Amino acid sequence: MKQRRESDNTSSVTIHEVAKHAGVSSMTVSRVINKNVPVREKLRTKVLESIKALNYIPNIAARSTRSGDSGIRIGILYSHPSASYLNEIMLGGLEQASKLGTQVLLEKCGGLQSQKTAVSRLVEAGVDGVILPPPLCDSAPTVQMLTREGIPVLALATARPLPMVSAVRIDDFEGALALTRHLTKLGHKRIGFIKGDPSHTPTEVRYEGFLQGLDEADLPLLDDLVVQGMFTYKSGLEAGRKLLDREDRPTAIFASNDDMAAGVMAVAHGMGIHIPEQLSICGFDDTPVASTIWPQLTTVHQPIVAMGKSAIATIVEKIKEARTSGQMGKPKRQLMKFTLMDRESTGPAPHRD
Amino acid sequence: MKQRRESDNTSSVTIHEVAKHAGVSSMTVSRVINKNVPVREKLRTKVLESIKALNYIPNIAARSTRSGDSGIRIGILYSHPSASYLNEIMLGGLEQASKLGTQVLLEKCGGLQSQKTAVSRLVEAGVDGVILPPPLCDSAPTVQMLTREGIPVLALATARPLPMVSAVRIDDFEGALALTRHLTKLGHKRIGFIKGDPSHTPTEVRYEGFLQGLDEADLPLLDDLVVQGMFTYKSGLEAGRKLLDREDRPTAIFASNDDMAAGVMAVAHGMGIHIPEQLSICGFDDTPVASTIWPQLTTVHQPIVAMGKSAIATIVEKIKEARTSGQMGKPKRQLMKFTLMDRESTGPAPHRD
DNA sequence: CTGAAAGCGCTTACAG
DNA sequence: CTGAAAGCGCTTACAG
Repeated sequence: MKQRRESDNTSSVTIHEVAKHAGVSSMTVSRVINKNVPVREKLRTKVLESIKALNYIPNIAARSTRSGDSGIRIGILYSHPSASYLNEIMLGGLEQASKLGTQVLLEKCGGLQSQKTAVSRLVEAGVDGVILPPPLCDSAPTVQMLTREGIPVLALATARPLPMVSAVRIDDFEGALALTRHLTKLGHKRIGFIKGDPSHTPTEVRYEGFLQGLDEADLPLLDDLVVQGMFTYKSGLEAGRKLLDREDRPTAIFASNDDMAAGVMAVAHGMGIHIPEQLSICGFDDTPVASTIWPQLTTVHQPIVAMGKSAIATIVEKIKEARTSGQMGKPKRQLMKFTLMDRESTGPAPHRD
Repeated sequence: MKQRRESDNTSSVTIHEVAKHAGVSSMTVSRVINKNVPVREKLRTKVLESIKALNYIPNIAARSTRSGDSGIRIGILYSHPSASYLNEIMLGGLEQASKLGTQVLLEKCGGLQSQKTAVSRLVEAGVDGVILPPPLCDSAPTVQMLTREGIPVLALATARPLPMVSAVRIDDFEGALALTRHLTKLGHKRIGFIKGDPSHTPTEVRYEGFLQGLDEADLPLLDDLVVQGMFTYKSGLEAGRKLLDREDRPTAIFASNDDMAAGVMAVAHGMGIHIPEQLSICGFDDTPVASTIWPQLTTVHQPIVAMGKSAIATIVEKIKEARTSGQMGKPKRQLMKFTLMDRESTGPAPHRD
C-alpha cells in the first residue's frame, strides 16, 4: 500500500501542479484531460505520467463554473414517490448532474391541479428543462404547460413519447417480445398474460410484444388467459388467483411488471405449485423485488440508473442547443438497451399429464 | 403563471446582479444567503426582496470552489450491491455531496482479499474519508486498513460502532422495543421472532429490544418461537414455515427485517391464514418491499436517504476538523430518529378459540 | 456591520 | 499544436 501524500491534510493536487511537474502549461493538462482536443503525443504521455505520479483528480466543481453547464437548472417532476424506480432515476440523475455541475430541483405533485401548482413553482424557480418520470411522462397536460413556457421536456421510460418531448427509454415492444420468445423456446404453449394499468403507455406496447411472440411461435392467443392488472402487487395476487385456480391452468405466466409477478408467485407458493418446475413466471423492469423474492424472477432489466444519467445529459444538451440556436429544435430521442435477466423463476414447460 | 425572464436563454442571475438591484455589495448578498453572519435588518430585507424579484438561486458549483469543501474526496466502499438500501444511501450521499461540492468515489468489493484491493484503490485515489454501508460497517479488518492510513472512517447503519469509527445510525434497540410494544399493546402474547444474520450487529441488538419488550409486558420468552434467519426472503420463507406449521402457532411474528417478513407473509398467504385478522406480521427497515407487498408491512422506518446525507456531512466535518487540528480526534456519532410505520399487516390479537 | 480586492481551480477565447 | 491572459460566480481575508 502506498504512503499518503504529505500534503494530504491541506489540499488536493491542482492542474497547475501537474503542469509544473510535466513542464507544460495548465492549458495542455486541461486539454489532455478533456480528450477531444489534439495534443502532441509526447506531451500527452508526459502529462499522463504526471497525473498518475501526483495522483491528480480534476475538481469537478471548478470545472463546471467555467464550462457553462453550471448555470443550468433541471427540474424533476414526479408524482409517485414510493415507486421503486424513482430512487434509481434520482441516483443516476444526481450523479450526472454533479458531473456536469448542473443543479437539480425535485418537485412532487399529485392530481392535475397540483400538477399546475408544481409546474408554476418550477417555472418560478427558473428551471431550464424538466424531466418527467413515469407516469407523468405520458401526461399531455403537464407537457403542454411546460412547453407553453418554452421549457424543454424529457419523458423518462415512456413507451410512446408525446410529439414535442425528448425521451430516454427502452423498447418495451422488443423487451416483451424477447421475454415471450424465452418462454416459447422453453416449450410453453399455454401462457397467461397479466396486463398493466391501462393508463400507462407501456401496458399496451408490452402486450403487443407478447402477441408478436406468440405469433412467431405459431401459438394462438388464449383469450381467457389474458387478465387485467394494475401494476400493483395486490392486482398480481388477484390475477394470479384467476389464472391458477382452474383445471387447465397455464404453464407460464407473463406479468407486465415485477410487482404483479411477485403477487402471482405468492399465490403459487400458497397453492403448493412449484416454481419453475410446474409453473414459470416472469415479470418486467427488474425492480428490487425481482431479486428479493425466491425463486428470483426472470424479467427484463431496464437500466434505470443509466437512464436517469442519460436524461440529465440529454436535456442539458437540448438546453445548450436551444441557447445557441435561439429556438426549440427537434426533440432528442434516446433508446437504451434492455437486458433479459434469465433467473430461476422460469424453466422448461412441464410434460403433459 | 409568471413570464419567463428575457435573459433566460443566455444565463442565470448572479450574485452581482442581485447586489446591483439591491444597491449593496455582492458581499452583503453573500452574507444574507449564508445566514450565520450579521447583516443590518434593513439591508437584509432589501436583498431578500431583490433575490425574489430576480429569482436568484446561488450557483452551488461556484460556491464550493472557494469554500474549501470542493477539494474533498469521499469514498463509499460497499460489498452488497443488490441491497435495496444501497441506492438510498447513494442518493442521500450524492445529494449532500453535490451541495457541498464534494466528490464521491464508489468502490465495490467482495471477500477480504478484495477488500484489501479496494482499500488500496481508494487510498491511491487519495480519498480523504471513507463511508462504510452495511455489512462492511462492522468489518474490523477494513476499518483497520483505513485507519492505519490515517483515513477517517464512518460506519453507516451499524448497531454497534467499532471504537475508532464515526457513525450515523438509528437505535436498533429502541426500534425493536417500539415494535414489540406495538404488538403487546394489540394483545399479542404468543409472539414469534425471526433473528437475522448472526454476523450483522443489528441482529443481536434487535433481539435484545424484543426481549425487553416482552419483559415490560410480563410475557415469558417462548424459546420454540425464536427462529434463526439470515435476513433473506428465502430464510423468511423457511422460518415462516417452522413457525406457522404447528398447532399452537403464534398470533404475531416479528421478523428482524422486511425481506424475511415478506417471506413469512407469502407462507401465510399460502396456508390461507388471514393477515392481520389471524396473524400479525412486522418487519424492520422499511425497504421498498414493505410497501410493495399486500397487506403493507408494519415496520420500523430507517431514514436511509437522510442517513446517507448525514454521513457525507459528518465525515466532511470530521475531515475539516482533522485538517485544522492536524490530528484525528474523537469519532463523531450521530443517532437518527426512526419511525414506527403502523400499516396493515398488524392488528389486534385474535380471540382464543 | 459593510465593502474592495484577491483568489478558488478550472476553461474559454485569443494569440502565436 | 501550445500558451498567457482573462474570467466563471462565489467566498475568504483584510480593511474600515
